[in-house]
Amino acid sequence: MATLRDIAQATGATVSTVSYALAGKGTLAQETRARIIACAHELGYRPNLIARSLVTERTSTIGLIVTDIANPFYGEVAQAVERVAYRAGYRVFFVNTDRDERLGRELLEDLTARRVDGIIAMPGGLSAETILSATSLGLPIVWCMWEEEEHHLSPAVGVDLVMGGRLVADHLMAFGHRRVAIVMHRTESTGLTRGHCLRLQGYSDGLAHAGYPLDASLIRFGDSTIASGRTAALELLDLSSPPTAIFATNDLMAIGVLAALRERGLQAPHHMSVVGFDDIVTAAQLGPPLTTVHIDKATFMTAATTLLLRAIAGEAVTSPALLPTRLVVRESTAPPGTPPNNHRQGKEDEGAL
Amino acid sequence: MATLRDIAQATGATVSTVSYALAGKGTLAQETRARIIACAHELGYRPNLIARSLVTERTSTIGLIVTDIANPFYGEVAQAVERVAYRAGYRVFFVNTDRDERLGRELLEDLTARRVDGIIAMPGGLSAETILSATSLGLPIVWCMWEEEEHHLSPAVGVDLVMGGRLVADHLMAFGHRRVAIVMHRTESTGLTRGHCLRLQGYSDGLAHAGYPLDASLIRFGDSTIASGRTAALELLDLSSPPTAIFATNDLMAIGVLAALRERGLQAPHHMSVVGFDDIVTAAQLGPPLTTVHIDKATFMTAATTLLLRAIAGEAVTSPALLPTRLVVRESTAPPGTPPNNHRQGKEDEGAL
DNA sequence: CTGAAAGCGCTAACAA
DNA sequence: TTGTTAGCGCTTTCAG
Repeated sequence: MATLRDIAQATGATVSTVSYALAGKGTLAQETRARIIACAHELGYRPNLIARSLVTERTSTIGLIVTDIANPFYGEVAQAVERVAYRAGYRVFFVNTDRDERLGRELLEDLTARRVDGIIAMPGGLSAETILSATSLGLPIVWCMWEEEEHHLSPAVGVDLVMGGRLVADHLMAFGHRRVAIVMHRTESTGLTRGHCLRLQGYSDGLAHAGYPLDASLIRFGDSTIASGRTAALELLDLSSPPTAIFATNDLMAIGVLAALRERGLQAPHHMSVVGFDDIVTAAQLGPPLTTVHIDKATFMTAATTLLLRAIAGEAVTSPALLPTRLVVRESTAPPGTPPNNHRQGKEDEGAL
Repeated sequence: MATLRDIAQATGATVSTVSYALAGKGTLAQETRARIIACAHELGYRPNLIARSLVTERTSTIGLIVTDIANPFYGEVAQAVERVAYRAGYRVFFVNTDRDERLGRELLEDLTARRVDGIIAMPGGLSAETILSATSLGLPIVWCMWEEEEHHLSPAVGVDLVMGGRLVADHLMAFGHRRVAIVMHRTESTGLTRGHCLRLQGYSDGLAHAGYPLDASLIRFGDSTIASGRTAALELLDLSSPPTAIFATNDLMAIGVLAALRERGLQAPHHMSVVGFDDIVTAAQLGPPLTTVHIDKATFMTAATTLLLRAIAGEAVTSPALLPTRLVVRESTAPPGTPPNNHRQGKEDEGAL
């Protein structure tokens, strides 16, 4: 690959002149610049960003830490981040922790060694302490959806998960459900996640407001996968007195719940109402289309990325207000005892991608 | 951040000694090595991979070029690539072309400038010529799912898409469908994609084998999104004599078809059978669960990544045989005129994630 | 067993 | 307007 020196030799100029010419900096004669640029083209010159980074101490890369890139939720997240980053000339390293603390730590240290300019950290795999200790002091980090109390982690950008949970409770209560089960996230390694606790809290608040208690015996756990949602639902269906509705704290688990119903020959919302959380792309297309809490991933991650880029640029940034959520009512919920096959038109959201 | 020199000064050794000690190379006294490593720990030393790359001329990064990371298909793809790459100490740059040739080219040149060690190129956004011209000569590239004639692009790893199309035809014909519409991929910028043509070809072969012609008037086009599948299906439903089945050449468009049916108050497979292609995670969870051609993305991308890594290591690699596909029959297909609500148990594949 | 020295390709003062 | 020079942090020959 041609280097600056090659061009310098070919044009009879010096390396620094070539550098200036190609960077569009400095004060060069039109003619010289043109000649050099032409030569660079001819030689198929491609700057070596590695070398540049070594001297500028900037890599124009950021890291995005997620738990599971195969989850469509993170696919949407990744897309938004990538778009914004790209426009600013940044590339992004997607780091998949697979919810494995050790692996995640290793990957993070590697990112540090690769000198990323900043990080967007989403919770799930790694504790904040781990992230902080694995990265270098002063590295800009935007905490995305951590929803920590206090302003411990900053800058943080979050969505109002409590509000989301609350909306679910209001909806279900309005339909007259009194026996509602919860399938929430919990793993052996990480335990309960704050984000999911907040969803539950909002839900619980809603119940309390309507004058009903939260029935702890109807809470089950999963690891945010379809499989785990299914298992949990199967367990709930085997109860002597099963619930009339299930609220899963993410869409993937809600999908699992629907799968479990189908296996048992049951239908939502006739035999059981089902609510999810996240509103992933396919939620509107399920059988039946899923009632779920919508998180505007694009808006959200765009904000996060913009914030990070500003922090990298040296601006003093502060955490913006929580983004609101909204309930998208589709066909997986109805009052208990609603007859089957009351086919409503699924206009809402269809084909939106 | 501490550098080798800092450690050298602190331990009274020289930079090269420290380098050897930390790299575990060379012939150092146990004692010296231990002392240096201890000091490195204490100072929180993190190697600067940028500097290392500059001298070794290897970055331990690969690029993965896809068209749409928000498509669950590519989410699965990304996950598999990331896993294999990680184990080998490689990180991956995900490059989203958004099917935009100019953007893609730019991103690719950037990857080249960043000196990735190799590239996995998936088709859709960029032509092979563009990719070749935007990267440096001799950069290892694995062509994934390009399905080019001849062994023009090598090494290539592909799936037997013709076989997939053939399976769809056999299935639909066996059910007695004679009027089947196709929704296939085509965009203004890229036109027809070879991969999708092969699917159609296999399908057409199957028809021919059964003694039926392909009805070109029933072919519609989309851009592989849910929205486009929906639009195409709506158009087909408006025909004076609509088809009894629709074969969409990817799952996202098939989802759009299902959405269109639901909007019109119709049901699959009662009013219309629907078949997809890809078998994305959520396909099994749709309403109804989608009959589709399964591509084993994990196996496939694992093979591709392994191949790339070997090419990077300097091995002479050749293209492996096409990976087989298989038809996963779920509930979106049935013989024409099948009465509604013949509820079959959706055991297959549920909860597999 | 350890040190000295060169250099990867580039940027950015400073000099001419 | 251009050239000279000094590195960025690291690896790796080659001496000692």
